[in-house]
Amino acid sequence: MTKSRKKSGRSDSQSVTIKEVANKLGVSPATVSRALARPELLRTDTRKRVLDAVERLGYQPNLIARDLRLQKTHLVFVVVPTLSPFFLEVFRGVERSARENSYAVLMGHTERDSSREHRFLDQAASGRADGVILVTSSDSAALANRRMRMPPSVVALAAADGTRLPTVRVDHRLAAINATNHLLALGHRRIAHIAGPEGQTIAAHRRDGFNQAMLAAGLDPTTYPCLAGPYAVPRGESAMETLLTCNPRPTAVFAGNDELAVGAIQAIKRVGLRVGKDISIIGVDDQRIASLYEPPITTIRVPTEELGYRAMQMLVDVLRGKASETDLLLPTSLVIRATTGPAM
Amino acid sequence: MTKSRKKSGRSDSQSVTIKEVANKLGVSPATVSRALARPELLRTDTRKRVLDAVERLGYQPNLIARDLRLQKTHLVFVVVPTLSPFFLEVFRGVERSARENSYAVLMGHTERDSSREHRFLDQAASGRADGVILVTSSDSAALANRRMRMPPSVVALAAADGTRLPTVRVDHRLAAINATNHLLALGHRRIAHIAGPEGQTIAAHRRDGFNQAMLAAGLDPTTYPCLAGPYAVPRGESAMETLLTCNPRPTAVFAGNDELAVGAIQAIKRVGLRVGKDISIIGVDDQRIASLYEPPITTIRVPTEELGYRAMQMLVDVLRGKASETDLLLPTSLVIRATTGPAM
DNA sequence: TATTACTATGAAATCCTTTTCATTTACGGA
DNA sequence: TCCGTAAATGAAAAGGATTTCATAGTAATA
Repeated sequence: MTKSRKKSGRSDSQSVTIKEVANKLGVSPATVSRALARPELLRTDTRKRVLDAVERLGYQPNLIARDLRLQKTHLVFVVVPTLSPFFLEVFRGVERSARENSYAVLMGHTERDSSREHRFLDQAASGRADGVILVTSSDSAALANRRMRMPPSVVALAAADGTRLPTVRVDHRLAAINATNHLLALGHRRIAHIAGPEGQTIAAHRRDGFNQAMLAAGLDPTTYPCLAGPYAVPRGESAMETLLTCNPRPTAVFAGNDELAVGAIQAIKRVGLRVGKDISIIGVDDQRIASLYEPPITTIRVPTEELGYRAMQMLVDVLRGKASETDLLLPTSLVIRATTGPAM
Repeated sequence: MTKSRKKSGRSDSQSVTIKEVANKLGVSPATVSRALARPELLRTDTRKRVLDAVERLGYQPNLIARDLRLQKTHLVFVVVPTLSPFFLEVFRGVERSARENSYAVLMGHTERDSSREHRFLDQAASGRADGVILVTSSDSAALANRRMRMPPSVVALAAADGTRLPTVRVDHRLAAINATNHLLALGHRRIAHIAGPEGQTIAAHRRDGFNQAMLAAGLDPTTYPCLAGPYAVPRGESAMETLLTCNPRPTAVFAGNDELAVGAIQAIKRVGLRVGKDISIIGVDDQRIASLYEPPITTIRVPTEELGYRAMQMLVDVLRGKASETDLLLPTSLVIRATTGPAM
């Protein structure tokens, strides 16, 4: 109410600085800083006096200035390729661990554009965050060859093969083997696979697993065309339509993820066949829709939340200088629902 | 390869500073800065010399230092209550506009914890971001009474009534009226409503709309119990079970959102009734699952992506000092699918 | 050649904190 | 009362960029 606000340029969100607080009290900025950061260093009365003023003036330290001085932000970025529930679950896990370690987390997504991924890394490397968690199945070569500085990072979920970065992931190959074995155990012999995007590491691993399991059972994995495509419902639908034209048609299908499974099921329903009876379908991921769908979809559960949680733990270790495990493998599990049944 | 790296503390991600580049070239930091920011000020040969060195040394400006000096970050936060697809769609819209205006966006979520919302606002207010977009249906009173500085903000989607903040939203009341009218137009008279969480503004508006439409049609909106609860599938299921015990039972149900609709449909299927025939169901939001579900769900589409896009536009205007429209209302639309049919 | 008018560069201030190091103050003991 | 030591505070540097203002250099004109 006095002659407070100077002249100053910017709008009315003009904030109080530590110097202003100090001047108003006749103490030095150092004292104000200490009152907030290490109060035990101050005499009780000065501490109170300062804290009161801080309260009264609504002083809040400028985080940018602090970050610059301390050379750390207590902030980490999580970079996901897509806003799909699947990746967001990882984010949720990261957040939980972050809260336990008093870090703040922010998320960015790349829409699978690797230049955008690098932009986030650059941002972090130039000081905006202490580290980053990559949930992108990024090109490991590009990562290694980055000309720019690389911020402390941990890879989650993505099967970035060549990287030296600490990684926490699941064995997608093994998951695919388990999925295929489930179908084999039910007596199926004519099994097809609808694969994820060509060139995507995870999709490749899943396909490998399928092939491996089929060969181990003495079956030819190439009996049916391997239809690779994006992880999307319509894609699953069209792939299934193709498979239905085969003669004899498959009695079971291993879909590369739950979305493809949904599409496949829709195609099957449309021609009047019974899912889980005439044709069995198994997905991977255990996305939300898998349990909600009608009928509920048998799938391989990937512990996404925990993946994120562990990744953040690792990152914290890295940031604290504690070297921790560098490649952590989490188990997947088979979730049997209604879309798989014995071969007829 | 020479005696490059000094001694210095931190790990090997130690970064080159502008001063180091300048010294190595025998020019001043100012020149290096100019080479990057305003190259036309430099003589062609010096410019080239500097740029070469920048390239060679892999120099990247420290963003924190720059932010501090320029008092802006070119970064905005998007704060969402939940990682549900619905809100993420808004985020996507924000991002699109952000890219057009060369801002970077990061997302945080609050899990409906208002203290976490304030923490994000504090972060922004103390310099970590230029502004924030609130997708939280936050308590407007708390917002107004914030003791701390408030960063430039725009409210999206949430029906924050009391705020003076620029807002872009849809008329949830009107959306509910349209939903109800659709059922009325199909000849339904015994219509029930499954509401969202008690006390939530959006949910309240939707309920109001329902009541209003019913009264306008000369019907009693309180014929069936109004079952309020969280926006979750199991909740829709249990609410529908209750409604099915009523005598006579409703011929149509307006669910407060698509998730509740999914639950309701599951309950109906379980007792062997036909959705869209024996009982009609309409949801709101047009979430992803609404079109994917079996049968596809009739719903009211909320233009989430555009909501986010417009919100970011507004924020950019605010940040540039251009005052723009302060309360923008976007239209909703009826999407007729398979869960609604004429009253029998 | 001398003077004027630019142009290209550098020195230094600035953004706001935190923290080291030095100094002052206070206190207990003799 | 005085001294030694510990505690409380302040001055100033550091963190890394940008930008204003001043200066040195260059070119053009008389």
